[in-house]
Amino acid sequence: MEETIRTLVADALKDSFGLEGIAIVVEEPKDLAHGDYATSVALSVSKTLEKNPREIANTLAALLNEKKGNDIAEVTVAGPGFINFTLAPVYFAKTLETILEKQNEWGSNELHKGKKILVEHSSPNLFKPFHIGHVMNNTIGQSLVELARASGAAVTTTSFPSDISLGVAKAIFILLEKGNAEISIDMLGQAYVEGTKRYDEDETTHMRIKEIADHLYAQTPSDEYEFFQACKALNIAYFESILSRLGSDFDSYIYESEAGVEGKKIVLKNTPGVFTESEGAVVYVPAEDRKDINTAVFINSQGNPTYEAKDIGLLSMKFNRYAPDLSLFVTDNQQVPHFAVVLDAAKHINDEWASKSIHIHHGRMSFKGEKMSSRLGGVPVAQEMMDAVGEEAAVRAKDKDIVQADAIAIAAIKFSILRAAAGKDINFDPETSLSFEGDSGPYLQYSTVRAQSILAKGGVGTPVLPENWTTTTLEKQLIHFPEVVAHAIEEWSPHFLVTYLLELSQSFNSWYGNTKVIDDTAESPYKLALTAAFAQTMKNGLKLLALPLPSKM
RNA sequence: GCCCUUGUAGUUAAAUGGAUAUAACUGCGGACUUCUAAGCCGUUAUUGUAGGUUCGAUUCCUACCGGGGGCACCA
Repeated sequence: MEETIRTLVADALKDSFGLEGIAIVVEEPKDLAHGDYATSVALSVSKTLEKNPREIANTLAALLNEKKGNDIAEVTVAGPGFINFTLAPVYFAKTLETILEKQNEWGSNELHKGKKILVEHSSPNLFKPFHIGHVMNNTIGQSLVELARASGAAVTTTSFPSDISLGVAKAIFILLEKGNAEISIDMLGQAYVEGTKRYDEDETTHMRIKEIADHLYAQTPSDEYEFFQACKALNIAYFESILSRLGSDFDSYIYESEAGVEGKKIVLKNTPGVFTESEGAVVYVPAEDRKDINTAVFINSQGNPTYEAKDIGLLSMKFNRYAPDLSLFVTDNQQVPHFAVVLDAAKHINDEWASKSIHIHHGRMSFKGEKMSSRLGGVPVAQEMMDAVGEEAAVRAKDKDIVQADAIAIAAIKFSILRAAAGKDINFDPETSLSFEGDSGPYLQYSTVRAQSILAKGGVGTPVLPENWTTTTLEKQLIHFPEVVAHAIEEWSPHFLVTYLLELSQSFNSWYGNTKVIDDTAESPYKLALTAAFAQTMKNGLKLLALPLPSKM
């Protein structure tokens, strides 16, 4: 419809003023009372035409009213010269039919059809707990994965676990010393802390830990390397259990240990050239005019690849393995300067590494509320937070179903992350941010479940427009779903979808509160179809946000 | 010091350069007793400050003020 209107306006501009090639902005008015679509084109061309915008709008509207067709009820002029389009009831009925036909395909598009998109997110630090920041990253990442899929692309997901460091060697040292037959995640965490302390205590321990680190880096067959592999497997299993609870998974992993080797090779190959030697290290010095990026060390003076070189290796591995047309990666915005340098260096090695990569960064989650932090002992570990929120959800749940309660808890957490525009810090106050009421994940779920419960009772109805039907706000909003999805994909911003689904739910709940859907009137089938279209749209929208949907609440 | 980023109701957030700045939470008040009350209805703004660009600025530009982050061998 947006396109149809654009074409109509373009033709009208040509016919009445002889204007061609004008960028025509067609948008959804903020206030639906103004119509279903609006264009401000009369305002923007008023200068070129040297005419009053209102006059131009009137001329265009007169012409548009002649050519509007059956789907548009009327074209009017308002304010300083906006041209508003009000759609005909029959158009909404047709849209309901489309929704019910397309089902899960409703809303998806072909923006990236035929392309390969690689998404990297959630990259954990193995041997360290998966904390709330990782949940944030995973939530945004998983939604981007769903959005990429809805754009018609072939999507591959990967994660970049940090599996090796001196810290890991410290933990391995402690665990080997204790000689436990069974190891657990908790023990790994404790060993990490204990090893850090012991490392600085005496020289023998110090040397031994360094030796372990060397063996791990070089993959030397040894007790410690074997043990390290076992610990790594345990960590991955832990990571994957959390992922599955969050409703996410990966096609592959690229480990930091692999990327380091690859990155070092590439950096050395491009030194001198892209990189330069300085004080025994290999560094990248950005061009003079790039004041926004700093010089960075890629290989340190001991000859080991730094984080920067590892990311060069990662880029190389991503593009060699998957040849993506678009490579998205998600990190927190603390790393923005780091990736600015890495990508700037990368474009001199292989231009597409930089041109096809999109860095999506999110803010950090800070804790404000007393309740949750004290409950978690000040450590925002993901699993414990999910458990705590899950308990709260279970208290409210009617049938105390654990699985359903967890779905509600996960939605509450994810919603609080996705509702904000990515890139901004989230002041995470469990008392307010993490809500089960009002603008919240559970609100979206509840609205959907409620609609589905009506459908279970009354069937999906038929989208045949009844006599004298007054178009509702709900119908007016439903038709915009595909545009919102497209917008979210273009901007890689799930929050547009969150805002839309909230408004849609509000309309539904408001309508529901004042209407009886299942009744004896001739309108009942249409009202059921409207309910079904709402439920379908919500279901598709929640899928795009990777929010779970319980069967009842 | 340099660079990046951010500033909207008491609070948490929204708003491709467009019309009366949108919601929720909190507080107060209300309706129904009919398909799920995690619901519905009613009740709050000098968009940090000062300029500029524009027919039109929360949005773009400049300066200042306040948060957050980065700036050579951590990730």
